[in-house]
Amino acid sequence: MRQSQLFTKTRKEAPKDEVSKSAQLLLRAGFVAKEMAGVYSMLPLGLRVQNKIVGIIRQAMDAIDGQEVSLTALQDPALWKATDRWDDRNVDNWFKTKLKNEAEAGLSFTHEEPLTRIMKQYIGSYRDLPKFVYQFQTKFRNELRVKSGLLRGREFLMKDLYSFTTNAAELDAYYDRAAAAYKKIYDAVGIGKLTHLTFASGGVFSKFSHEFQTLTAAGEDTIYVAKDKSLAINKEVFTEDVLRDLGRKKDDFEEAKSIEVGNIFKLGTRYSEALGLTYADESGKSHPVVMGCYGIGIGRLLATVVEIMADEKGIVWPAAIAPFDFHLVELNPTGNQTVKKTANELVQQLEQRGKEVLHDDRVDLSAGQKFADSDLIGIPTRIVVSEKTAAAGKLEIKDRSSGEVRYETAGKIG
RNA sequence: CGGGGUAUGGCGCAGUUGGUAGCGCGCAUCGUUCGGGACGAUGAGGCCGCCGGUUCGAGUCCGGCUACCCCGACCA
Repeated sequence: MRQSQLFTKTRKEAPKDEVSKSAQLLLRAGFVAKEMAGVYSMLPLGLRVQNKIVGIIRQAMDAIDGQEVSLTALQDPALWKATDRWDDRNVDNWFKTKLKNEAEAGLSFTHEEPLTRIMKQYIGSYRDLPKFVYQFQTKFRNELRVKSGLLRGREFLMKDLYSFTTNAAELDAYYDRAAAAYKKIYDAVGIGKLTHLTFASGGVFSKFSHEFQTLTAAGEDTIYVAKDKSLAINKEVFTEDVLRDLGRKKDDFEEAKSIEVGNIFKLGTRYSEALGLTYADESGKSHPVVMGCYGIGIGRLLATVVEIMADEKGIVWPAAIAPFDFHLVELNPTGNQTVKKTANELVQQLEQRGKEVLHDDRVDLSAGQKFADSDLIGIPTRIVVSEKTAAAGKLEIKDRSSGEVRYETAGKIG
């Protein structure tokens, strides 16, 4: 893509009402636009990153037998009344609205109920189980207070997977598979080393749920991480009882701030019983389906990566989710034809090999501005083509993360 | 929802005892520059968050509202 055609631009200063580092950088670099508090639109660069993250997660969910769907955002109150989750006293973050005929409707904040109702049409026997269903869908949560830019918003894209199994053992086995898949996702997006599987409060069905917590001072959660890194415990359940259960001592842990980038939860039969999702076993006897849910907030994950990887010059994207593979910076104020030709041919050559290139072909900009933009946008590899490189017969390659510079002939790139 | 703060051009900000709204960045045109956010000249761009009040006169004083940010509470 030619940068001269990109409708977004960078800016030197962040809007003053944005304090979060990740949001400031994403706004300055033109990845997102703020619609209102806690609500952000994805612009071309941001959407590219989001799509890469979605791709990584989709692959991981498919690998654990997930089947992708897309459920609706508009929700039927009757369904939620059946599980006692419509009343504001029980769920206080609904966005509720009215249809023209005065009937109520809600904007989905999660999808256990609608999916469970759908599954009732298809699950009747143990032979139909297990099943695993996921989606990427916008969630709406009417938070009392949003904060930290994209880290805690009112509208956000979420991957949520729901497991439908016959019994607790089958759920446990899948739960572990999901946890392993999540681990791979965080590794792939570059925050694996900082992300800890964390014991958190559970429900009636299981004592704990598990969160994936990424260590950073920008986090709003407090967790206790074992000094040997073997496990972590959310502050909300860091009690003597729990420590005894886990066979640990308080001294083994250190307190840390973190961002919750994922949550897996054993639902048990809470929703299947309330909504009548049952299956017949081999003897024909009926049982409620045992469920689990597994969520990842895409925008929050994206912002977390920015928060952690950025340096003083701007964003530093891990290769797997960068908006482009290469940022080709053409320094060509005089319109030198050899330089132009070299740049255009290089783009062609890289794209033919399946690489994505942002070609900064803008004229009338100083080298300094182009470099500053490149650093801010944070594409992993910067290639400079200029009269200088043309004269040397080599291209200048700079790694955004390490700052290392090397010189290569065109054929050796990519 | 409790507490604190902010609101002036696209962005960042100044605006004194109330007296015709200013600076930097960005933008447009021209010229000079040309490898780390260059320089000069000229120019465009404002319901000063909204509503009401005081006053001859309000960006400025008073009242109300809204939005945004921060802290706290909340976050199956």
